[in-house]
Amino acid sequence: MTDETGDNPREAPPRKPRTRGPSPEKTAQTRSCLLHAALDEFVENGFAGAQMSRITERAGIAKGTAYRYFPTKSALFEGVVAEFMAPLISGIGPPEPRADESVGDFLRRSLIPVMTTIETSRRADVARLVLAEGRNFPFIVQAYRREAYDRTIDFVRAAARIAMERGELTDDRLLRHPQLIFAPLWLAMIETGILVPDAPVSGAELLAEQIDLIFPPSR
Amino acid sequence: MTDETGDNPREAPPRKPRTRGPSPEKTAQTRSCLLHAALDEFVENGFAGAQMSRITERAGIAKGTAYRYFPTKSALFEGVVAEFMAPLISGIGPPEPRADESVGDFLRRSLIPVMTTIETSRRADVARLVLAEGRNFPFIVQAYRREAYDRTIDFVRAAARIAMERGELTDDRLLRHPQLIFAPLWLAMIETGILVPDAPVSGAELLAEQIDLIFPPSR
Amino acid sequence: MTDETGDNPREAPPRKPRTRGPSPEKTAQTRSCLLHAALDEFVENGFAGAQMSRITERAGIAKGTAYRYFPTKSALFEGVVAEFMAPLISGIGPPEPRADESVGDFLRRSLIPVMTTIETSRRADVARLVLAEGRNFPFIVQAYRREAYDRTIDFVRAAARIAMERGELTDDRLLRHPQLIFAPLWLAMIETGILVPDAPVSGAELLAEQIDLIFPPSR
Amino acid sequence: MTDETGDNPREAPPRKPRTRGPSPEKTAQTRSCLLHAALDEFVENGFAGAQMSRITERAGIAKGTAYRYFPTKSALFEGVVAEFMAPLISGIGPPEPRADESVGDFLRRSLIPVMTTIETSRRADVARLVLAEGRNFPFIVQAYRREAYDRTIDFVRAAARIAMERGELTDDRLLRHPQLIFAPLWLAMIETGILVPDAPVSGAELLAEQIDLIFPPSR
DNA sequence: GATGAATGAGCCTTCATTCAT
DNA sequence: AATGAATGAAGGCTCATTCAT
Repeated sequence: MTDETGDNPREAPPRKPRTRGPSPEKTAQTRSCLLHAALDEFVENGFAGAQMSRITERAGIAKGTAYRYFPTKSALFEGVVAEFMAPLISGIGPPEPRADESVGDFLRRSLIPVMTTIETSRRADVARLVLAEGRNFPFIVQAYRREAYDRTIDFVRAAARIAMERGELTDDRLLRHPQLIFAPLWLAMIETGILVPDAPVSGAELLAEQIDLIFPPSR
Repeated sequence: MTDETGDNPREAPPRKPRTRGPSPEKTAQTRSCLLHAALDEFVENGFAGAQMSRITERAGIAKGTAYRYFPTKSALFEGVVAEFMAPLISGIGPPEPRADESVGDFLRRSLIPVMTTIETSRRADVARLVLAEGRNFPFIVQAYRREAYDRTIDFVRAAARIAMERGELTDDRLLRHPQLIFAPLWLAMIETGILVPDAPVSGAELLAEQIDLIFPPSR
Repeated sequence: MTDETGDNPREAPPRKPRTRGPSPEKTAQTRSCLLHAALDEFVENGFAGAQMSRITERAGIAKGTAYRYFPTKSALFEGVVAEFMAPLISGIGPPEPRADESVGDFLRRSLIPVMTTIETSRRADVARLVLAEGRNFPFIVQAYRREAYDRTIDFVRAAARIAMERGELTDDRLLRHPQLIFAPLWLAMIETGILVPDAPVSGAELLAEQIDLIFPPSR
Repeated sequence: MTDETGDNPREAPPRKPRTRGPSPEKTAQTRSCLLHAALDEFVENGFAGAQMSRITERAGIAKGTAYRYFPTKSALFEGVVAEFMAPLISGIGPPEPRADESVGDFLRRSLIPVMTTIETSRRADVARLVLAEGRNFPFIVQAYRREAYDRTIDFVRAAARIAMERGELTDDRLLRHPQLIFAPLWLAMIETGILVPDAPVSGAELLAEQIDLIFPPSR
């Protein structure tokens, strides 16, 4: 598992001044710089507005170098998505609430840290890319659905089923609309990233409220 | 105020074949065609990806004609936003629940039709434009906040206050996070417009569920 | 029959300073200037070595203008070939020697003026393009074969058949190798255009000699 | 002088896998591979269209290695010409027909094998390079004139002189236009290499016909 | 007012050449 | 000596904008 991928909050790692000549580690470093720089540029300007020259400048490499790694701007975009989408929702497996905890508590325990991670890493940027470019680049939607959407929906639905079996939920609302639980996630990403960056809401907090609404905490 | 604005579901109005000579009504019609064509193009391709030539072609006018109405592509974009943003949330005033209805019922009665209108008109496209271009065009965010966001937040917060006064709400959750009630709106627009266009969720339905969560309907 | 096509010896026609706005005749003129400039550039530098910027500069138009007429450099090349190849061998129909002249005299009378025309017009340049780019651009070879090669071969073979019927030829050499009669044509074009431009041979003279060899002139 | 030069019909010699460390013979072999690969590339794509990376790939060496042998692409091109032009017309000395043979028979005996060699070796490719690149690279024309053209012209003229002295020729046609005898050579190279590769003519056969025309064989 | 040919700055991409390994 | 990652000038092409008709 490459730990190079988007977990370092916010900015791309620095980069020693370029030298010539081969070396596996330098190649990996160049590739990583390029991908981080490209993510920044794509997030800030969208695909059409991004400029290869700005990307390479951000990455501290020459224009031509980018093309050794990705043959076109589109391919670079796909590479960025592939690189940063995968770890989006890492850490969510089949829901297995402990016997001594309610399903609500289990969801709080498992989802809120994920939300926090998303908020403090680049992953939110990747998600916003899906919003901005999904219309024109089907592959980015497919990647998002595969890596994030489908998995989380399955996770929530399975948890809802357990909750109904245990009697913690008395209606099938969450089974019918599992996405309801994640609505605050998108809301927070949109508000913080676009609408009111000056007064960011906490996605984790909103998510907690939403879980409380669905699984009222025992007082 | 032209009533030509974005209420006709989906497509731009046709355009009578050109005739020579000026005429105020023809000018207004040309302007409207241009704006609708531009909205389509901006929604489909984003600002950077939109092409003036495609816009004028869609509008059925010559390239140079667009420049008689808006001096630059950016100005046209602003014009589009100004034109289609205003009526986004029209019909929402100060919340005045009737004496014989609960605040929850009042919210259901006032918000769900608005949601339905948004879903079936171009307004959802305009909202998605905010997502895609907000980063690069502050004015579009300002417009959205002014015309939609601030108004709805105020509306919900006022309603929440009434509900607390009446004892219909026992906690201040909605007062602290009024946006919670709109989370399903964004969710539905994103799912339907981008993520799962093949199996669109009903935003109105999700909104109803969310209101039910916050204001449990009396049996 | 456009007389615009390569008959004016050597250089492209001058061109009034560009103005904007439509006008059929100006469009035709621009197109012609472009084609002539492109021919010059392709002949001098080959396809790969030709530069669009040099072509448009020669033509006295802006870079983008060329792309209104031909979508790519390759398409422009094809356009050049189509434009200038057609009239290469114009004026050769079915061989019909008069009763009172020998076939040799008929060939002298019909072929030498064509040769002279080729030598003094741009047509020789077009032929050299076939040599230089035929390998990489099959269409240019096809065009040459269609417009020039096949026609002349047929012409010569038909003449040879008549000559044998009349008893003017006693062997079938020319029937088997009709191209033999044109060998001096390529030779002259190569020598004059490439090998010894400082001491150009007359292709017409060489051709006359070759015809004399095959049809010895009666003394 | 490496005997590696262009006589092996068609393809470049293979190349043993690289081993480390210097060695004069390896250097020579590398150089030869490079030159053959470069000839192929230049013949196929012309100078401007040729790519150093493709040449080194064909040669089985690294990009940088080529630059140890030739400082620039142009220098490599000159090297290719120098290497493969020299043996173009090897084997033609001063014309010395035996006393018992006619000059025509002598020419048939000396020229036809040369023609055959040219046709079956890479030399025809080199000649076509002269056609394609002569305009832009004077040195290639100079080399061709020095190594091939001037020699053959002298040879033919001297033979013509002898033939006139012997009374085998009654006019000075060949003296005035000695190149006439080689016209079929270019014709065959052009037809076979470019115009009608699917139905190649035999250059040797055409040359024989041409000599027969000038020196009618005694029956 | 409307038109669309023309403009040219700017972007993506290529490829000859370099140089640390 | 050989390697191939890196460089960056240069070329093909696009598209917002202009203006003569």
